[in-house]
Amino acid sequence: MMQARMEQNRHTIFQAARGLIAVGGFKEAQMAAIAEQAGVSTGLIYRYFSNKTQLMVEILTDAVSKEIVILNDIAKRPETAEANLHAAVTAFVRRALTGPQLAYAFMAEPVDPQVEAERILCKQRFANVFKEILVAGMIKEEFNIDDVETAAACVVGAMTEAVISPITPTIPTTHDKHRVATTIADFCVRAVCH
Amino acid sequence: MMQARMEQNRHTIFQAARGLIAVGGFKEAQMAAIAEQAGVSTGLIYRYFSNKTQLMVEILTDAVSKEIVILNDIAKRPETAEANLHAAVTAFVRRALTGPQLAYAFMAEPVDPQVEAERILCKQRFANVFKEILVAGMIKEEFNIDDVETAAACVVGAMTEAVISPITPTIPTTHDKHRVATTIADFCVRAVCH
Amino acid sequence: MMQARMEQNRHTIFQAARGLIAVGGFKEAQMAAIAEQAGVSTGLIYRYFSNKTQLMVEILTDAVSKEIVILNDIAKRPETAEANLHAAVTAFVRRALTGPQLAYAFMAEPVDPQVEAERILCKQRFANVFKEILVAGMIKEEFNIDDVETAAACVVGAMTEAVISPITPTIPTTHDKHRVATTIADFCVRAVCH
Amino acid sequence: MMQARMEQNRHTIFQAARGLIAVGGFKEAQMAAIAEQAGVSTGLIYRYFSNKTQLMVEILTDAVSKEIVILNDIAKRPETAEANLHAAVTAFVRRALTGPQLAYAFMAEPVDPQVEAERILCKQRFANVFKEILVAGMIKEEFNIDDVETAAACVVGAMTEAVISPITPTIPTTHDKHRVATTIADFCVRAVCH
DNA sequence: TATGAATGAGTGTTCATTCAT
DNA sequence: CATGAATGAACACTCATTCAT
Repeated sequence: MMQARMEQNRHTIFQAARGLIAVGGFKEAQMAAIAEQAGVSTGLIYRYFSNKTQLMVEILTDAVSKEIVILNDIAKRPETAEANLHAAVTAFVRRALTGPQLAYAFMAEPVDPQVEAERILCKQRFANVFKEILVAGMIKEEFNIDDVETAAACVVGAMTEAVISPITPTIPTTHDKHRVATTIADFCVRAVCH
Repeated sequence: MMQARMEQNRHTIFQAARGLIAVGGFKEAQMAAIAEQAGVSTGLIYRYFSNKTQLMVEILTDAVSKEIVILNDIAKRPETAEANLHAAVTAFVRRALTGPQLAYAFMAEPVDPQVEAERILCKQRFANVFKEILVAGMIKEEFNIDDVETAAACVVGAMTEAVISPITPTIPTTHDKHRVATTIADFCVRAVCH
Repeated sequence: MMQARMEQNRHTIFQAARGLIAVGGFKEAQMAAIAEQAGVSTGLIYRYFSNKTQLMVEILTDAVSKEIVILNDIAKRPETAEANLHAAVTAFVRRALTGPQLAYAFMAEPVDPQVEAERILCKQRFANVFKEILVAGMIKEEFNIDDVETAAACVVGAMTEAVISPITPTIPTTHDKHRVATTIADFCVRAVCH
Repeated sequence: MMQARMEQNRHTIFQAARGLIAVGGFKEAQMAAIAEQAGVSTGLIYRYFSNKTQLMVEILTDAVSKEIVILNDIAKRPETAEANLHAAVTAFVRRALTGPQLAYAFMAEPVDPQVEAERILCKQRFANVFKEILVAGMIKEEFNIDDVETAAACVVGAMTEAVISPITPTIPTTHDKHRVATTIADFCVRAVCH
């Protein structure tokens, strides 16, 4: 029961931090603000997370892992590699555009070097999923790629940039989101097909 | 003569700041550190730059402008759009890999909101160059693109990603750099061709 | 209990700042000095006062408000307006001469524009009290004044001057203080009577 | 001739500083601004004035001396003491209201302690002039004053306050100025007459 | 004599982290 | 386990004054 409360606390803090990042980016996620949002004391945060950095890294990792699961599921579909690549990119972009500020924070907002290191790792995890799809396509001779590693990075880069860049203009409508997602997916698919 | 020394000072400060950013990112570029690195007093910096922000923005703009000039020259070549696109991406990546840390700071690590705003503008300047190449290719019916805006962002993203992510844990050799650059360029070209 | 300690802290900081001002004027009241004097860290001051300006304004307002209460009480006495005016001036001067340096800082040495604005308001509060006494005297036909506003300012000025100027190079004795207070009060009363 | 140029320079700097104070108070009179206004280098100021403080003190003293001369002339008139007192106060107030910002700077703006010390001396010089008028009035049995010293301070205080206080409200018209001057003079005269 | 570039000490404020209760 | 008051290092910017030329 005590155990349960502890888990509850940890979760509350985690969600509070995540919520603040979603609204105002990393720079709004100060420990005092997180504590207030979570309805606990600042000291309590340090009982569950040794650092601010650790907390941020955990939030980042958690969010990315969820996306990775989704992408992995798509990668394993028994469709053509082309279809899977298209579906994976589309899924990523659509979801990212749903929470632009959160995606921005995770992808591009300035952070301290340790969080940045984790961010690079996360991007590599994304790249790995796409590498698998690309390799599968190579085996099936659907794709024609020289350097799979680099191509995977390109896919991730194209996805990311297109998600980040429209923070300035007007908020995209649902229809726009779909269109952007499709365009990016088309871009990536054609880049690797024969 | 005095004029010369003043220009010299301005340049020294500018280079000192640029160097610190290249080594440790924006957050290592404290005014005191810049002054020390330049061998001047902190107060002197403010004779040449009204703000820390202004100094940072100037460094950013300067670096980006040089790249833009190069890319623009390529874009205006009387070759095929495909050739120009390939050449532009290759040039960008090769140059960026030569000074990776500085490029990194410029692409992914700003901190002051005003600097961040400038960074977004810079990315758009890059995107605009590529948009022109893409539009030219559309007119010549070399390219087949639905949404030129988004495609340009994809190109910038693909380029950027390869620059930021430490693709190889070891320092890439000159040969590797060329190979990476070519791969990315191929990726982008094929993504937009028929 | 914690509440009590917090209030205690606030008070300690307030008194430390007030003490420093009394000794060396506003410019001796640096945040670091206040913290040291209060035996706390600089950061703690900001838990109780959002600004240096706010702290200064609060000290100023507090000191002035206490004087205003005393003067207001005198103004409402059911005596003649002449008696009340005399009593009010006497009270002000006597009290001011008891802590001359603090009064001096409040009357003639502010520095921050916002504090200065508050200081002007405070002088007007003093003037308003005397204006009421003067108006009452006009109604009772005890006084004969053309411009009540200006006359009130004159009263405040006469009072203030005697407080600020180190009339006697030696520290005035209690007896001297009373004499000075009475003289000023006589001056003001005669200035407005028939 | 060289001598002449030096005197010229000194005068130019002096006037430039005075002009800046008249417009923006002491706080606008920074050495660099004074130099620019005077059309000389900052270093040159220090050839004529050893300190910023010394320059400020000299400006203050000079301005006050001119007023003292005027008041002294009035004090020596072969009129009644009452008439002289009235004329002196009127003259002071009218002239002060002509340059309210300058008067404010000289009378009440926060300054560094050494300038402040000089300011107090200046107020005493004013007080001395009025003391002479008051003493003359006592001898002629026009006035009835217990403590001439204090009464003189009251006169100075009343004058000063009435000049300073209307910095907040609307700028007084010429007509207002006369009225204010007369009111203050009446106030002071009645305060000391039988 | 005159310049003005150069100096550098001084200060208000933030915020991650700790620890007495 | 939980609190939240307390800490204190870190940092950009100003401006009177100096001194090499």
